[in-house]
Amino acid sequence: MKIYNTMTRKKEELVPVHEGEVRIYACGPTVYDYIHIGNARPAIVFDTLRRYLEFAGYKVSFVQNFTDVDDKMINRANAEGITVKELGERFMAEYFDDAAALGIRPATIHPKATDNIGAIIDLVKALEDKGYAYNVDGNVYFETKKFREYGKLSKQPLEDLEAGARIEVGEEKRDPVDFALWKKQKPGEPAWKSPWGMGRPGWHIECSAMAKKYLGDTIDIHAGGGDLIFPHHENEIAQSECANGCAFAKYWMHNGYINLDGKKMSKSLGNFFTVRDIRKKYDGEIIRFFMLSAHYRSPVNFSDELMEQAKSAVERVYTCIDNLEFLLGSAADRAMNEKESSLSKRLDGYREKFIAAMEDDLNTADAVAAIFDIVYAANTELSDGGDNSKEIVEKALGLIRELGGVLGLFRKEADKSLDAEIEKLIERRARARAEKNWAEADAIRDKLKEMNIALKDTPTGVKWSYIK
RNA sequence: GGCGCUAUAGCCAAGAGGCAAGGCAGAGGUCUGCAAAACCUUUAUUCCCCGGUUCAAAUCCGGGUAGCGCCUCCA
Repeated sequence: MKIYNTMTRKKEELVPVHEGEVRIYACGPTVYDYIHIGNARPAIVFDTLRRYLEFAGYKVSFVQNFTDVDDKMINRANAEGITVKELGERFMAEYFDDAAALGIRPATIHPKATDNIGAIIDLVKALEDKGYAYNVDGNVYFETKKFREYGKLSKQPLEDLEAGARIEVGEEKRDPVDFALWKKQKPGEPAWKSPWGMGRPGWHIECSAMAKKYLGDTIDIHAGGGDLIFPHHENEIAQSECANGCAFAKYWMHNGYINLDGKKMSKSLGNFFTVRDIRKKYDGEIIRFFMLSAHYRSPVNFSDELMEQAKSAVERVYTCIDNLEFLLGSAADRAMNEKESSLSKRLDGYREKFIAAMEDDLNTADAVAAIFDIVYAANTELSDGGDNSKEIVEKALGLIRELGGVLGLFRKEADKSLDAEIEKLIERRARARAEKNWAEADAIRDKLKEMNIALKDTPTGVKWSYIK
C-alpha cells in the first residue's frame, strides 16, 4: 500500500517496522465537549485505514488517546462546577456514543493522559537527564534549539518560527520556541506528584509517552488532523527522538479540514456542527459516507445539501442490497450460466478496482465508485423477473457487503420483522389487486406508507421494506 | 514575511501524458393497472487563465488569477 507521508511530502510504499504488523498512533480528542464533524473526519478516515490494513492481512495495533487534562478541560469543569475527572468521563462516554454511530470501532487501546502520568514523568525525566529540558521553579520546558532537526515535519525553519513567536508577559522560558513538558500546579488545578513538585503534563508530552508505552520507540504510522502538524506533531518528534534516540514514526498521515462556506470549521471560530446535532437529522452512516466520498487529504465543505446527496447515494446501495436479498428468495439453485460467469468476472474486476484505489493512499472516493459499479452491474444484470442463480446473486451481495465493510459502510441488516396487522394489510391488498380493485389496493398502499412501509410489486410477488 | 494546499458539469467528486470514473439533482422515455425500484437517452468537444514541451496535456514546465490553511489552542 502507498501512503502519502507528510514528512517527505511523497507517496511511499508502506513497509512496517515489524513484518505483518502495523502500529498506528492517532491523536484523539480532548474530552471537554461533544466532538464536531471536523473531529469526526480523522476518526472516520483512520478507522477506515485500520479496516483496510486488516483486510489486507495485517495485524493492526491502533492506539488513540484521550486528552483528559489541559486548560480547556479545567476551564470547562470549573464553569460546570464539576471535577476535571467527571468532565472527562462524561465526554469520553459521549465520544464512544458518537463514534459507534459513525461506524468507528473502538481502538485497540484508548489510553488517557491521566492514567499515564508515570510514563509521562519518566519521559520528561529522560529529557532532563539528557540535557534537552530545563526546570524553572516547577515548570519544565523543552529546549527546542537543542534538537537540530526541529521543524522537519512542518518544514518550518527554526529562525522563522522564532521571529513569529510571541512571548507572554511573565514568560520564564529561555527561548520563545521552547514549550512546556510539565506545568506547575496553579491553585485549584488537578496535579500529580513529580520530581519537580506538584503539577500536570504539557499537551505534547502525553502523546510521546503513550505512543512509546503502548507501541514502542518507533511506530509505523502517526495520524491526525492537518492542524496538528505544527506545533503538536513537531513537538512530539522533538521529545520522542531526543529521548529515544531513534525515529519516532515512519509515516505521518494528516487529513484535510472540514469547511463551512469555504472556511475551516473550528471551535474557536464557533462555525461548527457537532456530530450529535447532525445525527438528529442524518444517520451516522450518512456522515461517514460523506467523509469517505472525498479523498482524506482534500478539504471538504459541509452543508445540508451535501448531506442530502450523501443520503440519496447511501439509499441507492441499500435499495440494491434489499432487492438482491429479495431476489435470493426466487433464485435458482444451479451453477452459473455463461452470462452469469461473465458478470462474475466483471464483478471481480470491480473488486480489484476497489483494492487498487485503497492501495493508492486510501483513495476512498474511487473505492466508493467501485461499489457503485457493482450496484450498477447488479441492477442491470439481475432483474426481478429474470432467471438468476443463487450463486451469482450471492456473489454480488457478498461483494457489496465485503467491500462496504472495509469502508465501515453498508453493513446494516434490514429489519425483516413484520407485525401481524401489517401482514394482513399486505395480503388484503394482494387480494384486491387480483380482483382488479385498484381503489382499495391503492388505499391500502397509502395506509401502509403512513405506517412507514413501502411496497414494490414484482413478477415474483410483493416486496416490502421499511422506509428510512 | 515563511511553509503549504486547492481550482474538473447545476451540485459533490475521481483521474496525474493517450478517447473526461462514480454519486446527487434536472429533462425525456421504458417497465407498471397506477406506483415504487430499476433501466435507457440526455447534461464538460473539455478540466480557472495565458504561454511552452510533446505525435499527444485536465495531467508535465513557466507565468498569472482566485480561494483556503498552518506559522497561537484547534481534527
